[in-house]
Amino acid sequence: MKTLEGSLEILQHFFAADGSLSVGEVAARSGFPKGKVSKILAVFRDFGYLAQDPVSRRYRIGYKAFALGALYAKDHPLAADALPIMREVVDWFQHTATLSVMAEESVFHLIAVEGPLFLDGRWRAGTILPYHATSAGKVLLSGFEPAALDAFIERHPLVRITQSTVVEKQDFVRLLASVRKEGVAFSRGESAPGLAAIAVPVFGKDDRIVAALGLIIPDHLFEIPNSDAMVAGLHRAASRLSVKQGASAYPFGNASGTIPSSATRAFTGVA
Amino acid sequence: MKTLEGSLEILQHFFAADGSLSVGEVAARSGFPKGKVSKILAVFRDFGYLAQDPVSRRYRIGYKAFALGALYAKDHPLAADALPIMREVVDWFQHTATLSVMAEESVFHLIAVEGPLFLDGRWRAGTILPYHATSAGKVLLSGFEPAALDAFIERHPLVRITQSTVVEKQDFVRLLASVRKEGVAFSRGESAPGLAAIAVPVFGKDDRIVAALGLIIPDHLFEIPNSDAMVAGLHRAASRLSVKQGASAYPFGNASGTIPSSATRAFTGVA
DNA sequence: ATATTTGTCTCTTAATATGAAACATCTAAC
DNA sequence: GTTAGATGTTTCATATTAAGAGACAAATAT
Repeated sequence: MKTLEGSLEILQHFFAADGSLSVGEVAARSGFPKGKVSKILAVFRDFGYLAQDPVSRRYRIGYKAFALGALYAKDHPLAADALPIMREVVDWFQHTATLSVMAEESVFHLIAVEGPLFLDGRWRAGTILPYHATSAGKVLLSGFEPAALDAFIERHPLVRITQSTVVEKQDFVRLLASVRKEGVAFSRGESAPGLAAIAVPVFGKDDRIVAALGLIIPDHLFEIPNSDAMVAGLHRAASRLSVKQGASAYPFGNASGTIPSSATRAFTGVA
Repeated sequence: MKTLEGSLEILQHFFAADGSLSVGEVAARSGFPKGKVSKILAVFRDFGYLAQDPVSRRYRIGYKAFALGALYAKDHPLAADALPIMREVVDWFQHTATLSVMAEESVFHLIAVEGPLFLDGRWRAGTILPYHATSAGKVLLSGFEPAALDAFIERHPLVRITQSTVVEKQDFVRLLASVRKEGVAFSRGESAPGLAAIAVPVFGKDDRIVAALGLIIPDHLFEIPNSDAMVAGLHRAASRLSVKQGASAYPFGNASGTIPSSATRAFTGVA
């Protein structure tokens, strides 16, 4: 199936490129001759998976890819249960809530329910995340056995993204142990400057971690006393979601605790 | 490029299927021999565009398709401007707001900002819509010239979806004329029973319709006097978005009118 | 335990992709 | 306005590769 394999290899290059790519650019990056690339891209275009600007002749992702990909989230076993719970979390804290999962060693947001702040869509659903520089990634890796974690890090090096990115392996392993114990992970500008995030695990059948439920917070609004309330709220929400997903119990937080909604809301600066 | 064409043809069948498909099912639907189908699906799986259940061996959409498709919405010229405006609309009316566009003769939601009601995700971004049975579809077609509209309807018959679906061509053409004149389209259970929707046009460069901005409302909450306020609000929001997109002026509604937020909110039954 | 269904692999033939270079088409410079 | 440069598409002979029927294996149902 060499033709299909080559075609999909070519398609991959649209992940790295932001925006559009020309035939020549794809040919250069992939190493395939431009005649071949031209023909392959034309087929993807004819099927709607790529769109070609009629004047610049450059290619970008097409609507069909969008429609096809949307089926993934729609059919995902977490989607139906998670949405109402996430809305509630957004209502409590007035910050964007995310549900992130791992598939084939890639961490990405499955669902994002946006709060009133930061509407630039940087954490839009479908975005693939650096596992070591996001709260969601840390949570999703915290369930790994030491040997599996070690192998994972070998396969995916801890690349530096910002100044505060954790790049030392032993630092990261130690950090994950604490995430596992506390049931919460943080990120303070480790993947994007000025952004903080909190995430807690969601458990499924066999009490394995199936997702990370989190909040995205502008860094200047992140304060420890306030974050305690958010962690409590996330634990409560994740607990409910976990039970719906077949987990036997939720080991973190206090499920019966109340959410200090008014105090927290005032803190965000949003009415 | 026959191999790639056949492979993408096979991939299309996952649109129709809800959930998963077996090799045999795809072979039956596509007419290709199962040996070929098996090999092609395996390649898509190896690249992450399909996922195969290890026990049932059935295929469903993979995470890579989701991640790739997400780039479409991210890079869309409407996305950045639309999100904050849509959030405001949701805040005004406490109903889900949608921004829908047409690409290659398919109408679909580009962005959906969910309100507190109806969280089942039926109108999730990426969902392809019946153009004749949705308010967004009507708005997007209302800009067509008579000849183009006629040809479009010939290519895409007015299939009945629910009891109230408009299936007579001349009824539909007359309806679109009114949509064009009034700058608003409605749907009352024409695509899904119990669901009403309102949509207004968004204009871009050259004052062409580039999108439909809309609200999804449970049918039992839809009342004419209340809908007038929603239409006014949508016109105001669409006006702002249109100007940002390069339209010279917005021909509908009263841009300076105020939004009767409290009255409308009370009506939805949501605090 | 056996029959039946379903997915994957095998192998030969013939169709199809390859890729260098020519041909258009568009862009920039003079 | 004309020419040079760059980019995308088409051509065409050759060799690789996909097709497809059937065998084989694995899982499910009886």
